[in-house]
Amino acid sequence: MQWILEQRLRAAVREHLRAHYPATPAAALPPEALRIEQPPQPELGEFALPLSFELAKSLRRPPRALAQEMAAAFELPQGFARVEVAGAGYLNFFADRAATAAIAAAPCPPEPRLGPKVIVEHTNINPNKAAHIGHLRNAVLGDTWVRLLRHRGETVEVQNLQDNTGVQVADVVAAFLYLEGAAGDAAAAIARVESAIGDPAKRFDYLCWDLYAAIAQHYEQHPADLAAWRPATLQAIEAGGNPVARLAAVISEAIARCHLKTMQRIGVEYDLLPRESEILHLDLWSRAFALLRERGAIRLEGEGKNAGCWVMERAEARGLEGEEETKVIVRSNGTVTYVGKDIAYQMWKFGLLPLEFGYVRFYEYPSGHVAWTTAAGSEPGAPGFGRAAWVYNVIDVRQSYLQEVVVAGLRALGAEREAQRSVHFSYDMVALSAACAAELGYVASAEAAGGKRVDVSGRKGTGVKADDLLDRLEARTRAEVAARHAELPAVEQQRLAEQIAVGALRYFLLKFARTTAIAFDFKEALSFEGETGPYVQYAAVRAAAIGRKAADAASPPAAAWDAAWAGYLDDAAAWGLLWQAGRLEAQVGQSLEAAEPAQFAKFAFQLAQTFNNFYHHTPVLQETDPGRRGFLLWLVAYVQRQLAAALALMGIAVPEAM
RNA sequence: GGGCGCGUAGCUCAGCUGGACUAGAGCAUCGGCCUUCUAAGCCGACGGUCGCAGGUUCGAAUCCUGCCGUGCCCGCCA
Repeated sequence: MQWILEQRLRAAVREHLRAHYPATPAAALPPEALRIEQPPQPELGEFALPLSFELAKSLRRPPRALAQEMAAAFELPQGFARVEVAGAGYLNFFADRAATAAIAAAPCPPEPRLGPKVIVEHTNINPNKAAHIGHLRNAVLGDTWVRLLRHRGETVEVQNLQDNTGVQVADVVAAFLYLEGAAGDAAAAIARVESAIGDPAKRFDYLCWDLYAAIAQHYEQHPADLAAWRPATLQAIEAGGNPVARLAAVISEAIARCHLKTMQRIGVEYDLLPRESEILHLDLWSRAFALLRERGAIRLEGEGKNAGCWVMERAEARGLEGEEETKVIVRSNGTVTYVGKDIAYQMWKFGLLPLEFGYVRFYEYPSGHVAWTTAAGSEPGAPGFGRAAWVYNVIDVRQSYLQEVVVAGLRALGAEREAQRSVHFSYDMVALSAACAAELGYVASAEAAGGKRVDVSGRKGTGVKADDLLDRLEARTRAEVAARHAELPAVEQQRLAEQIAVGALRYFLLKFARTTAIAFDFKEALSFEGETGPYVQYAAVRAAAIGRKAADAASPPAAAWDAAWAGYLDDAAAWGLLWQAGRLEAQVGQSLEAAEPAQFAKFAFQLAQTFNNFYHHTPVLQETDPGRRGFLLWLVAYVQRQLAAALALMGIAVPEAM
């Protein structure tokens, strides 16, 4: 709704500037560059323009006087009631409330700005153990970003890279080969693994979680085994076409399916799972290498500690001493480093490599949506992937340096445009609060940890597994639902519990800004009061309940605005609620602009807060004036739709009851 | 040593593209509100020299400089 008024206001201001202040820089700016703010209090109007402060500088006149001059001569566009000067020189515009209400339901037309396709890469969990709380933050952040982009009309492809050839997988493979009694016999190990995967009583990813920690410990105590097992396993996996490689494939695929199931619980789906093994085998790297060499992006180091390596120089990273920073891309033994592979992958995402993977189905969601994976050849009906205009990589902040190197690689290739359109969507880590670490037995006590947060570690097997956390959340919500809705059948109770648990988890992970390191705490994450997902869900459920009861009483809410209701908008609470609910589109735009999903979460919470307050002070079904009752029902139905839309953008459902 | 973050109420955090902020939220604590649309709610109280010191500005939590504290990164690991 705001977007229509805002557009009109921008156009009107531009006209005004051109007519009255043509010589100022502000008059030359495009309408979308105009700063429009929201006044701190609703009594101050709907839009605030700090424009006079800008003009004051170029015209050398006091802002307040300028604002008054502008306000006096301003021709208000349609939908506006008046303009006032406030504060040190703000121009405050007041909406025509009835006109605004009439356009409340007008949908914002999607206007893709980023291009034909955007790729968002997220989750990227090593397929060697169960997902943990940190992976959940990545997935929730990435998935919400995808939803916000799609809401604005962008075409988004979601990729989840599988590093199935790395050390982490090799270590678990070695654990099955040597620690689990297979005595190095890969065929025996495969049989063992397959029976473990087929055992419904076991969680295969949990089993590997423990095995990974076990072999890490074993390697620490037996360096000779590390020296023997790891390189041999890695080499076999990279070479392919042997029993050890098959064992690795069976393990990593089974774990990838576990991850997909875990993420499915919180409403996260993927379009493509590109595999490192294909990046290696399908010549992707050698094509990228040839290009990098051709363009002089990398060179063979002849001397020094990196002698015999292909390295990339980063000119922009040159220090004051003129020291150059070099990064090894190809090792002296001819193997590619992680960054090298990542550069190739990033090039492919932009369509900069003249080749294509094969694609096969990997996982089908209940909706029928298919997650594909890469393969040597395509199966019939496989779609195309890649060739994006923009790429967002949701990766934690520790990889900032490496992401910079990847972008530098694109730049060195002359792909300046693609370099600028490569976004490292970074976020800080999830650690465990001292109390949480103590609860899990990772430290003796919170005091012993010095009150400091404790890092999670896959190698040590410490951390909160994603499914364990979800199970705990569900157990809590199930108890709560059972107490409140004993009349409902068990399946329905379970459904509500799941929806509320997901709401709690997703909101919890979303409410922190990306740069904030989260100290995970069960008490906070399991809370359903205050600034939480269930709070927002509750508001939506209460709004829906009013509409349902009205319909039961044979007076369902009207779908469209009735001009006869105009007078009821004088009620400050009703108007304030309507206006805030209508801010959803503007909020999506702001969150995208700031690249900060947390801003959107905050908005959803504040809207719920405003509604809960309204709910408490304004009885709707008891309203005796039929006109006002109709108006209130319409308003509540509108707010309900907006709350549901806001929650959906965060991947949170509105339960039938709470 | 260099680079990038962070430091705001007892706790966890918003705000930080300078302006209506006499600094907000949630939790915790204390006190009210269920015969009225679901109390996972509402209302109120308590609580902060926005790390410190300078600077820029008509105006700084917000920008700049320095310092202090704290975290991450700087591998022929991924």
